[in-house]
Amino acid sequence: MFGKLSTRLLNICVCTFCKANRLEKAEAIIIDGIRLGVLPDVVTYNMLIDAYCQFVSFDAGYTILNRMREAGISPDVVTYNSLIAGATRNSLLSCSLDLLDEMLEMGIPPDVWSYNSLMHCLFQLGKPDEANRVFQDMICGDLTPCTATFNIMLNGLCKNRYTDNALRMFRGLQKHGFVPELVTYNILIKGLCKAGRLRTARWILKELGDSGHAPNAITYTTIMKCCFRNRKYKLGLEILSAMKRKGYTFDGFGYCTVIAAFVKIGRLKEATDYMEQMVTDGVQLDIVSYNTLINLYCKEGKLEAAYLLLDEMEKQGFECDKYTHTILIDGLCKAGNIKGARLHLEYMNKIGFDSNLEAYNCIVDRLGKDGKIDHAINVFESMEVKDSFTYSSMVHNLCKAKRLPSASKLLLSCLKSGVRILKSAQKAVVDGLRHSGCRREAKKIQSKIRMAKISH
DNA sequence: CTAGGGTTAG
Repeated sequence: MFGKLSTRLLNICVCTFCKANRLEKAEAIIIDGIRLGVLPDVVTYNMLIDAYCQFVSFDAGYTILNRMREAGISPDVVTYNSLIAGATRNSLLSCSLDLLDEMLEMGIPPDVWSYNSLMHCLFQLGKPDEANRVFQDMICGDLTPCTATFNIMLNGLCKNRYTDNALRMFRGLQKHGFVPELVTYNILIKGLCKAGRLRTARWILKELGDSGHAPNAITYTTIMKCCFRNRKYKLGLEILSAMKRKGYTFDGFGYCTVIAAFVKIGRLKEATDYMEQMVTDGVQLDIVSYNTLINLYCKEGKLEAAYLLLDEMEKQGFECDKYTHTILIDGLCKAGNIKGARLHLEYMNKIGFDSNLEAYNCIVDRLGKDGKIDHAINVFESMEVKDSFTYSSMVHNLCKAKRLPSASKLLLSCLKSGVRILKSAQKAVVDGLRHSGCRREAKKIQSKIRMAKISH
């Protein structure tokens, strides 16, 4: 009896540290517990798995599975669900499916959450149809969807640009007596904000108020970010004040939103002010806040300060992620150190980052802007993966370098294959052709642009 | 213990 109670206490402590990404603390407490005769149970290991998957890597989480087996504890359905969720976060779909097989082999029947995680994974990988099929399977089978299932559906639909379907599903569920949770409202508000449908978002916000739920930090942050995106800075900052009054700025979310927004539009002084406020408020910095601040220093051209902060970050036990690397590479580019940027990119490859598209995009764009168009073309051609950003930037810079034939050729091939090109880049090609006397060519491109608009 | 908010490049 006493032993059971102690393990529950242990789990409460481990949970707190895991959620705060203090894994070494969590591990230390487990060791202390064992020394006092309080043994970790399946819940303890499940929490560790979730935390390692979230803050370190999927593999690190998976290693815990072996550790718990060695300790004589059998994994349960939550163990596998956490691992599936962990694989999901790392976009490892086949891994999620393998885990599902593995649990079946082990005689652990999947539950609602296994399917929830799988659905979530499919939505994240941009496969809404397959996610929907899992949902249908679930309804047809013995499993009853829970509120989280609906939240995952709504979120997935929104993230895959099916905002209308999400809204319709929400209304349908309400008709069937489904009582939305605060999370549900937050998901819908986020989706609507992202789709630029502010009026509907505000309407849902009003419904949230009428429902008896109080908006939380997540609701505020979402709305605030939406304000900034729509250049309503004053309103956004008012929301930040409201958050502060309610005591919701204990973490970096609100501050990072504000700082990043100001950095983006070049209002660095204000960004710095909010950075200082964040520090004064004693906000525990995590990887995202560090990234935000490093980005601020890079944009100010204070590379030294950026690298000092990077050191501090690593001393705190955080590892650079994709964002950190991209921010630094862009910082190096902006400072004119293309060679350093390329070296950093090589380093990224070496330490096993599978996707560094954003970093490549930074380099290509910066080379073009600096007038090194041939160099930019070289890097562009060496890229295995490209996106609309890459092409837009390249089209822009080719125009700038007066390489109009190449620019129009690239634009045309994008129009043909349905790659979205920034309007301003399209305009640059048409204007460029006109100014250099190729009016017929310009007309031709224009009509192709119009045709593409109709067919896509 | 598992879903929802914040960070990068035109």
